[in-house]
Amino acid sequence: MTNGEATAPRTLWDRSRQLASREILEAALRLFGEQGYEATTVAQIAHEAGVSQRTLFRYFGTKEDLLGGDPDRFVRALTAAIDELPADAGPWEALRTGIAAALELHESRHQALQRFRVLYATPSLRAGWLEKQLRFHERALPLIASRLHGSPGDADLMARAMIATAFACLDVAAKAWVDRNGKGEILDLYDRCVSAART
Amino acid sequence: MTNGEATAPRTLWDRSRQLASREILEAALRLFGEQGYEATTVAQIAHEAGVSQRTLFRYFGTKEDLLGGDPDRFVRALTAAIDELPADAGPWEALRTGIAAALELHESRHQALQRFRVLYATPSLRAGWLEKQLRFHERALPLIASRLHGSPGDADLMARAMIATAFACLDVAAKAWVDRNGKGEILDLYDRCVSAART
DNA sequence: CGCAGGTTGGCAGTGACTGTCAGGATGACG
DNA sequence: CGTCATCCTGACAGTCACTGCCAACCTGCG
Repeated sequence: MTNGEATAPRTLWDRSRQLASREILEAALRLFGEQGYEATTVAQIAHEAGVSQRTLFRYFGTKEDLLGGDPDRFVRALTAAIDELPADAGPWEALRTGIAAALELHESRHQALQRFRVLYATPSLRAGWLEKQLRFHERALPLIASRLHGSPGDADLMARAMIATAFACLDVAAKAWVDRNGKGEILDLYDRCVSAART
Repeated sequence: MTNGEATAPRTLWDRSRQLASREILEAALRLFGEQGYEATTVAQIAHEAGVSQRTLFRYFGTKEDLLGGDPDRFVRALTAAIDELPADAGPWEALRTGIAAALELHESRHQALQRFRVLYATPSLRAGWLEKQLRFHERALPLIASRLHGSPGDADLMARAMIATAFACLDVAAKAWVDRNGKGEILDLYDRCVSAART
């Protein structure tokens, strides 16, 4: 819930930048919720936010980015959380900690639910989301591989398998959370998914 | 390697249909391999295959479909293989059997490698592929859930977690297979991934 | 031969996205 | 306070995937 960066905007530019960004995001989320993702055109969002289409694309490179936000923030939170763990923490514990940290980035429970709802209601969006997760996989790879103690030749493959499994479970858990209208905790569902996968 | 349907084309229409489909596919795969997926335009493929762009889209609904082929065939092979299993086969064995059957659908080892290479070289394609896998998940759900014996309230969540894990492992395995230039068997890599995930 | 039904190609249009460029607002400096 | 470099913005044209529509066409069948 608490997002880490409270960067005080010094210049007027930064301030209006932030303002525009926020207004675009709000308009987008509202329209997506009202009429669905596909039925909402970028032109419409830009008009509602009071900016030109070109400017919208300067802030958010693609229409998908209007939902996902900045992926780098997630990567940073995830890797930072894992880095702080003691060296003897196992790979599964590390993954769980990183995912928990990434989930904390949502501004509010309500906004998280709103986002996930649109996400799981639109197949193409979900695909884009999965693609973004692949970048997390790459970044997490060295952090997880170093916590394995088996044969070093298989370390890369094993680490990849574990990471992929963890994020697959996260996906299932988030979807289940949406299906239950945000009742309960995603992390609890995640734990149950992982334990089921490792049975 | 052996694809099940040897439907003898009765009418001339069916025959030319099949021919056109094959030529389009060949041109697409060749161009994708030569210049990459994104750099290849649909207009170029249509021109090389000697059909209009409009016709190409009638055969393959989207540019992505030129690589993935008909997803229903995979679903059918997967579910059929699982259905033939005895009732006391566990969920993991069922998933492995289904995935093995789906992998058998590739015409040749070489074409499979060619396809996977393009797939893993293009992020957006990989995303679409993952999205198609989600349809497999849905179809496989009842077949797997029925093989669980734990608390029935959690059966849905557990089954989803297992399915998602299996396909995540398949993805990792296929990528590893491409990275090794098609050396070895995907299924072996898959087994190693699953055993790593369940450690 | 002629007809019904499926097939094809062209054409215009939509929507996401990009390059470019002139013009306006802003900040730094004298 | 004036000047100039810097950044930001909107507008326009263009590309590419994809769709609806329609006229022309071919095939199979009576």
